[in-house]
Amino acid sequence: MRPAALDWSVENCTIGRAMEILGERWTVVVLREVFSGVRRFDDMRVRTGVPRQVLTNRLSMLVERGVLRREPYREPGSRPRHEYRLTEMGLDLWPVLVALLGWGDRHLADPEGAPLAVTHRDCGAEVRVALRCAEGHDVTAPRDVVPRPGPGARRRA
Amino acid sequence: MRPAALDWSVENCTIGRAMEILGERWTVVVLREVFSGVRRFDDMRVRTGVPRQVLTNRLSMLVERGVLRREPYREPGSRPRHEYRLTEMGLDLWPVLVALLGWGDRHLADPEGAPLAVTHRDCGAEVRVALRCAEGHDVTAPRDVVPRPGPGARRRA
DNA sequence: AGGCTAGGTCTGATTGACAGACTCAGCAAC
DNA sequence: GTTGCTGAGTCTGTCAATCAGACCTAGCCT
Repeated sequence: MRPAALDWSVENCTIGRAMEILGERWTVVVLREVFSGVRRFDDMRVRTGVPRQVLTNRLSMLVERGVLRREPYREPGSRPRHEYRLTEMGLDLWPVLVALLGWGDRHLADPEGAPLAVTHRDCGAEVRVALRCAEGHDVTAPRDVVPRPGPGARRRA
Repeated sequence: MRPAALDWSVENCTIGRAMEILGERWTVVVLREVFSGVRRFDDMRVRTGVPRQVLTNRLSMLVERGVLRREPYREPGSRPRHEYRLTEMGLDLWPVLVALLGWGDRHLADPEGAPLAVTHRDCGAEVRVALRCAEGHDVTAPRDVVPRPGPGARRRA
């Protein structure tokens, strides 16, 4: 059976575009740091082990693409520096990170369990991603979802 | 203010581990194809434009890591071949893909809209990721979530 | 003046991406 | 039974990215 997807172009696929930004080896790890509140070059470098040059590149790329912004700050007794903070576009990546965390926790954690839990501020219970349709129904299995061409779909050349 | 994250090691971070698998340039794009029902080497190659060698590498890496499996099949009038299918571990990546799709649709789509919509089989409404805690509360803002060390957390050396 | 520190550059070796040609197994038509 | 086709690769050479390690620089402090 020939998959229907073959008739459609992937040139403007938004997953592909997202991966042009996020698909390089360290980008998501850097974002994990920023979401954890680590905003400074050297803290990131020490924690992640990313080579300086690569970290420089990733950070400027993320700034250029609008995911992070450089914010000046000044610690008393030090010269002005800048730190990296999430833009709105960057904050919107939160579900992606939580989804990755959930997958990693399920399949890649050490026997003693996950090193990090994200919990709801109000009740303390663990937070996970869920799939839900616009009508409010929960979607559990991938089989309950049908892909279909959206408004921007293009037939293949 | 010093971020609390600095006290904890990232060596067993499951996001980091997930990105060891998913963090190479084409891996997620390949998975998008498989989730779209494209399972054969050449179809993937033509659609994605990934160089053959890279596609070979990514596919075998994904098989080795347990995300995909190779399945033999035979079209009438052809010799036996094999195709790539998602394992259970691979199927569990579905929320990650949907989260990426949602982010890409919001921030990277062309003006005419997203090329792909995922809809609920039962009601046809669009499917999105949502964050929810174990008590069933919806979580909307990243600020409503507090990270805390999990059972596998390790202090930093 | 000299030292410290955060946030970088510079350099050279190794690895990875990529394009294009070549291979190989099995089926099919001649 | 040779020729050709097709899917799924390998081989080769080029060019870009990653990495480790040394070096640099602006402002503060002594």
